[in-house]
Amino acid sequence: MKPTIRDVAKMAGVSISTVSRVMNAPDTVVESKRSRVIEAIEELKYQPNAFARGLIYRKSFTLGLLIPDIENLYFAGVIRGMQDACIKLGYSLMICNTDRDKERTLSYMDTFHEKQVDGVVFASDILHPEYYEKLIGCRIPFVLVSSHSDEYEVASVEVDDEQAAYDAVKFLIELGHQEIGMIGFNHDNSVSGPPRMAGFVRALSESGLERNIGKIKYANHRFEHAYQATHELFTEYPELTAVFCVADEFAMGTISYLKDRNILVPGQVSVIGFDNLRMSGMFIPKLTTIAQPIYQLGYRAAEKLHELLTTGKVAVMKEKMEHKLIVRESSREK
Amino acid sequence: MKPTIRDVAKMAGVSISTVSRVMNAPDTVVESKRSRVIEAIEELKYQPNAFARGLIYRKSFTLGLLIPDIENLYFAGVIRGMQDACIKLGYSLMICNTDRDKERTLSYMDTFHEKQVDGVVFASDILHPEYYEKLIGCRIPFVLVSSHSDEYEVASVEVDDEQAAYDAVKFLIELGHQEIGMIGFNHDNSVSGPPRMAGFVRALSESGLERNIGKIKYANHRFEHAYQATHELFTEYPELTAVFCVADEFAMGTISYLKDRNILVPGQVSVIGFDNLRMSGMFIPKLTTIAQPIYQLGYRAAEKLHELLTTGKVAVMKEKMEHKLIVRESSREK
DNA sequence: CTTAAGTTAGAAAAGCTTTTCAAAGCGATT
DNA sequence: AATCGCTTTGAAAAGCTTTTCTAACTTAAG
Repeated sequence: MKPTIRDVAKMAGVSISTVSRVMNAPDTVVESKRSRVIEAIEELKYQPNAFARGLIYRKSFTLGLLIPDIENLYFAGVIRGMQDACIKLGYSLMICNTDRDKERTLSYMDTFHEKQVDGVVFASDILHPEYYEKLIGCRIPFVLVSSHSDEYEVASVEVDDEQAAYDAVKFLIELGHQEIGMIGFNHDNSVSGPPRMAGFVRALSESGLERNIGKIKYANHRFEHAYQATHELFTEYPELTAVFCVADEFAMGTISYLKDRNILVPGQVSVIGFDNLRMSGMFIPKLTTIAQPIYQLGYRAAEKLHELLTTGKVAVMKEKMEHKLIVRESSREK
Repeated sequence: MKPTIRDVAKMAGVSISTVSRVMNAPDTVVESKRSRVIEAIEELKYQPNAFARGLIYRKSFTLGLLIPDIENLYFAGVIRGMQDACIKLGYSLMICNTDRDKERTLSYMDTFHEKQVDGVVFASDILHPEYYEKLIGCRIPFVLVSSHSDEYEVASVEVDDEQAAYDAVKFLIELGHQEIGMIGFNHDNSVSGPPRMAGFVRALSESGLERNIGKIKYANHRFEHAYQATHELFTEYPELTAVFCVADEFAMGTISYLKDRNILVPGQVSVIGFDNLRMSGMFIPKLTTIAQPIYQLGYRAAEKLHELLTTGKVAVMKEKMEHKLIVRESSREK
C-alpha cells in the first residue's frame, strides 16, 4: 500500500497536522521536528494523495484538450505548446482524440467532468450547440484554439484565416498566375473552411479573376483525400497553373498526385500550402506556405484558459495571432 | 458549485445511500424511487466526484504515457492505438512529452504518482536505473513499448529490431547494391540503435560486404540531423549506392539532402526507411521501408498494462510483433 | 513570581462517495 | 395472529488531506 500521511506522522513521531504543515507551511514548525518529518517523507517516498487534496481544494490542476486528429502534425505542435504552458502554470494535461466524432467528443466531456478537470481547450473543431450546452451544463470553463464561435461568447485564439488565405492567393497572382484552383476543407466539418475560401474569393475578385471562383474541390483533412480531390480538380480544370491548398497536408497530397501524373511542381504548377508544419521544409519540393504560429497557439490557449480560471474572465475574447508567408520551392513565377 | 450526491438525494427525497445505489446497483432499489432519482440526476447533470471515488477505490482509472517526442509521427500512431485501447478498457489517458529530458521525465513520474495513475506506459526510451527506481519506489506498475530492458524484469512490446534491420539491408543487397551506408540512432540515447546496427552488420557480414560496416553516421531522431548526417556520410563515402535509414523520418531527411545535391533517388541511390509512417506513402519518392505495426504496438501496450494491473502479472514478458518489408519507390535494382 | 503575548502542536471537522450493518417493512406460512 | 425471511432503506464509517480551533508551552515583561 502507498504510504499515507499517517505513516509519515508515525515514523516521525508527530501528528498528521504537523506533517501537513511541513509540506504546506514549513516555517510554522520547529526545525527539529521538521527535519524528522522530511526524513520520514523521503524514506517512505511519501506523495500526498491527489484525491484527498482534490476533495479539499475542489481543483484537479489538470486541463483537458480535445483535438480532432492526433496523427495530424498540426495538432502535435499545438499539444507541444500547450504542454509547455501547462508545465509553467502547474497543470497536468489530459489529451483526447475525438476523430471529429460527436459521440466520442461528448463522452470525453463527461470524462472531463467526472475527473473534474479545471478547464478544457477545444481545438479546431466546430463548437456545435450540443458541445456548448454540455460544457456549460457541466460548468467547465473552456477556450477555443484554431476555432471561434459566432453564436456564443467564447474565448478563442486563432489566426486570421480569411486574410491569410487572401495573402496566399494574392502571392500566386503576383507571381503571374491567372488560372488558380483551390483544395479546401469541407464547410460542414471545419471552422476554417469558409473563411479560407472567402480569402480565396476576395483575392481573385480584386484582380478580376472571378472566373476561377468555382475551381474548388474539397477534401477531408487528410492528404489521401487531397490527392483524390486534386485528381478531380485537374480533370475538370486542366488549365490550372497554380493551386492554393488550405493545409500543408493537402499541399503534400496535391503535389504527390501531380508527381504521379508527371506534372512538375513548380515547373508546370505552383502549389502553396497553409500551416508550415515541421515537415514542410523537408518535403520535395519544399513547401511555399502560410505559416501559423502553431506552438504559440497552443501555448497561448493554455495561458488564456488559465486566465479564465483564475480571474473568471479573459482580457481579449477573440484573439488573433500573426501568420506569415514563407516562400520555398513549390511555387514559381508563371 | 457542482451538485453533489446530497443535492440529488434532497431533490429526489431519498437518502444519499439510495442515490449511490441507483448508480451502482440499480436493481436493489424500487422502481418508484429509482426513477425519481434518475430524474434528479439528469435535472442537475450530476456526475459523481472522481476524487471521492478515487479515495474509496484507490484507483484513478487513468493511465500515463511517457513519450519522447509528440511531434514525431511515430508516436502519434502509438498514442492513437493506446487511446483506443483505453476507451475499450475504461481508462483515461494522460500523455506526457519528455523530450528525452531526464529531469522532465522524472518530474512527470512524480506527477503520475501524485495523480495516482494506475499504471504507465513508457515509450521508446532507455529505461535508465533512475527511472526504474523511481517507478518502483512509487509502486507504479509499468510496461515498455518500442523498448525493453536487459537489466530489469519489465514487460515490453516491440518489434524485432535486429531482424527487421537485417531484412532491410538484405533487401538492398538482393537488389544488387554493394556499397551500402547507414544513418543510425545514437547509441547512447536510443534503445533500438544498437540492435538495428547489429542487423545491418549481420546482413553485410553474411554477404561478404564487411567493408561497409564502418559506413555509418548517427543522427538525433529528427530529419534535420539526418540531413546533416547524410552530408557527412556522402562526403566521406561518395561511392555509396544505397542507404539504410533506421527511421522514415531519417529517410526523408536523407532523400531531401540527396535531392539538394542533385543525386537521384532511386536513380543513383536507393534509400530504405523504417517505421512506415502515415506520411511515408506520400513522400516523393514514396518510401520503401520496414513497416512496424505502430497502432497495434500502442494498443497492445495498453492491454498489457491492463493485464498487469488486473492480474498482477503478464503472460509473456517480452513480446515481439511482426514487421514487414514494404517496397515502394525509393529503392531500385543496382 | 505572575501574567501577557506569542509560538507550536494536536484534535477534529470538512470535502464526497461507497459500502457495511442494522433496522424497518412487508408478505407468506404455519 | 405470530414468526420467519426477504426486500428495501438509512445511518455511519472509511478513505486521506487541509485547515480551523483550542490548548499547551515558552519567553519576556512587569
